[in-house]
Amino acid sequence: MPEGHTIHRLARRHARLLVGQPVAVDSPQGRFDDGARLLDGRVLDATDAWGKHLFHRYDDLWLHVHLGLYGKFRDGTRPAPEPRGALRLRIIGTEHWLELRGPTACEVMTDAERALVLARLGPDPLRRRPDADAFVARVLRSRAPIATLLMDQSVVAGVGNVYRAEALFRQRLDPYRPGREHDDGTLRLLWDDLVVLLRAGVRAGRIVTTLPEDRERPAGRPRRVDSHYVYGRAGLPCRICGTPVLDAQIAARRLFWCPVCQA
DNA sequence: GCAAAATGTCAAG
DNA sequence: TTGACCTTTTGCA
Repeated sequence: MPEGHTIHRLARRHARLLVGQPVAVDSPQGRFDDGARLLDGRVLDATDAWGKHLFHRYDDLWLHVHLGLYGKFRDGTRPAPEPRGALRLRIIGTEHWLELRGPTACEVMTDAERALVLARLGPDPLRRRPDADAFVARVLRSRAPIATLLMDQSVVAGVGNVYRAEALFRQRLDPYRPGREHDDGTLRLLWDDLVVLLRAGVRAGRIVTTLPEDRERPAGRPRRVDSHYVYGRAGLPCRICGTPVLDAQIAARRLFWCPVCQA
């Protein structure tokens, strides 16, 4: 499911499967009929990702997709399966097909419109030259709790609820401490860790934030239950100190943290 | 068979 | 801060 690593992975995959090919585009569900008509028959020139936003470039038009909480892509080798369920978008290339369901955004846009989307986004740890300065400056400008700032896409683009909880734990940061009360050096370490974690997520195709020595079964590939320090572990003992992990509702999202390690 | 939850965002108040 | 929205999966009857 979709934090920044998922989107960057999709951008690369879509490029590999479809770039350079004319594609057939439709919307079996009907909710993207107008957009599909604009793209149908064009050649996919390139793909790109910034934070949780995915873009396909078709000559002078962009396809913009935001998966939101539930959106999902599937792909495969032709022939494409019969459409089933609420299928927003289908793209069929020379050899491969894509299916998109449940996105928050699926729209066709111009260069100018795309620029407006990007203007609202902060630095993305997964871009080629990660911009630590921009991140630090934005955090230091705010009174809001660091846990809130990490979910603000204009502060850092691509971090979601899992990476937020895990990065704060790994850096032993109190989620409620206001952004501006942090040291410059502390924030740089946090940013560097986000770069490491998100890149690992792109490579693995899932979020694994635990060090081998902190897993219940250190050897071998981490099991699902071993992948996180605090996310989804409310009430379970902290992997480091044994204190029960706490959770709280913050702006309609669940935050997980260890009250001792992150005091 | 139905309710709840899920790695997200926006607009209204 | 709350509710609305996109869809599927899971868990409980």
